[in-house]
Amino acid sequence: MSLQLYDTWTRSQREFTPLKPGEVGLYTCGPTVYNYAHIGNLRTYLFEDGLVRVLKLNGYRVNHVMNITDVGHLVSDGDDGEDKMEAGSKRTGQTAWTIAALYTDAFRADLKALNIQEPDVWCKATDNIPEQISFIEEIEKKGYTYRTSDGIYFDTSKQASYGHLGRLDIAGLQAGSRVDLGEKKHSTDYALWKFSAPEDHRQMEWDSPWGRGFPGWHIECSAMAHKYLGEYFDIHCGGEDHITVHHPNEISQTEAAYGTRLANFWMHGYFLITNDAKMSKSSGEFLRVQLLIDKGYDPIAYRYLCLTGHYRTQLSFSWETLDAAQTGLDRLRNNVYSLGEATTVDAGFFERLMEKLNDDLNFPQALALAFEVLKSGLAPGVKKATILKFDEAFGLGLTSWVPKIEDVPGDVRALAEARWTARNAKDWAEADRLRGELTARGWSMKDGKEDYTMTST
RNA sequence: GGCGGGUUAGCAAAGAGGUUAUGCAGCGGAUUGCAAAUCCGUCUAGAGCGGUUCGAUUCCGCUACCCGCCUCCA
Repeated sequence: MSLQLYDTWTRSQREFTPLKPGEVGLYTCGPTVYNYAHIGNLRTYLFEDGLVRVLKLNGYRVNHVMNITDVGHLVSDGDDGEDKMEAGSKRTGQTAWTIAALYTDAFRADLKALNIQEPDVWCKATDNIPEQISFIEEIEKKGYTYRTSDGIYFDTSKQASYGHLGRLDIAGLQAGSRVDLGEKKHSTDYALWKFSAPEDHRQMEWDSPWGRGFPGWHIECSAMAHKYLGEYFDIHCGGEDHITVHHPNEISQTEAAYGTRLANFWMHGYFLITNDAKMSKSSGEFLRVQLLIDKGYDPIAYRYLCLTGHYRTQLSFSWETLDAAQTGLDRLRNNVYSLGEATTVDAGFFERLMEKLNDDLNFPQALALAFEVLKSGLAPGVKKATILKFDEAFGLGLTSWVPKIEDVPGDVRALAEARWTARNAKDWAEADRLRGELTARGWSMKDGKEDYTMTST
């Protein structure tokens, strides 16, 4: 079965064919590095990682570009309000540049913890200011811009196709707009370049043909995608929230400058939901990978949890669902580990796996298939090789996983030895008494045939 | 106000017009001195009303409720 992907542009699943044979250009919207990422943010990167893995299993070379937004986005609505980077700087007392570096590192650590493969190209907005300026000049040349007292704006009314990705009803948007237009001509118009307020000295600002200031929120993606992937490439990804604003704006910029809709496929990951509400950094507390670790979870359990839901459906998160995922993952790991030496991949199961994955990345069914493999009558070595092959898509790190060997303190070891001796002498009363002592010290002893294992609880 | 999505068993979550989803939890059994782990088996489903159909949880319509986006946001 050939690879089928859901394209938000056509609102349908269709066959994926790369523009250049054997090669896929992929752009994924990256983080704004003004704070830590929460696990909801990371769900989207997990989805994109799954996509990359499936593309590779289909034999494609993937050129994956991800941006780091380290400037320019605004805290509030309506093209005004405080810059996030500058706000983060005020909050922590460090420079905007330091903040960006700090949270970029934190983001990469999160990716690593979740076994997400890094993109081939990282690009920072602040490293590509000239590219953004010339992109705006190109748009200006084509006559899509106008100037207000605070910046250069894109006139969306000059583009008949504006908003197609989001199926935007422009008239409806105008009527229901919750934001003051200010000097904007239409509610969907957006800033390409913002002027620094003369009295407010910014840490991040640059000279431009229009005046000193900083780029608008959407231009960096158009400019950097153009720089690294060209005028038209294969797939552009992001979160579902980008369907109605950010991505239509990216498209409008590139369409104005180069006459293409930027990417052949537009794919969107759906939100992680907590307590029936969206996670949000701006609503105060949020869940970080580090919190999962602090609570004793393996971050990979979160990856496993995300595999159990389809990327185009919102996923519920609670500690209970994470518990279930952690247990499921632990059993899968132990089960696979105990199969011994991997031999050959079962072709039938692998073919079925690819059918699931190529059906718009159906990881839930792929995971269910893995359990079918384990229950099948295949030889242990074949089962193991097959599951490890599956894991190239899952990314659960099953190949390298080994049971944790716990560091057992000497006195606990002595108790365990004493109990083992008593047990072998069939002195059940003494054995049970010693088990009780071990339990009291937070250790559990599992009897095997030839040996025992210790785990702390 | 506009646009879009959803409602599946205790929890989470898939596919399929008729045949076991799956995982976690529960229950029964095997095994174990007792445990743990493991294995086998198994009960809880598809919001309500109507339509199409030999047959619908699956297609269509209506109602109710929930959610997302329209505002920085994954």
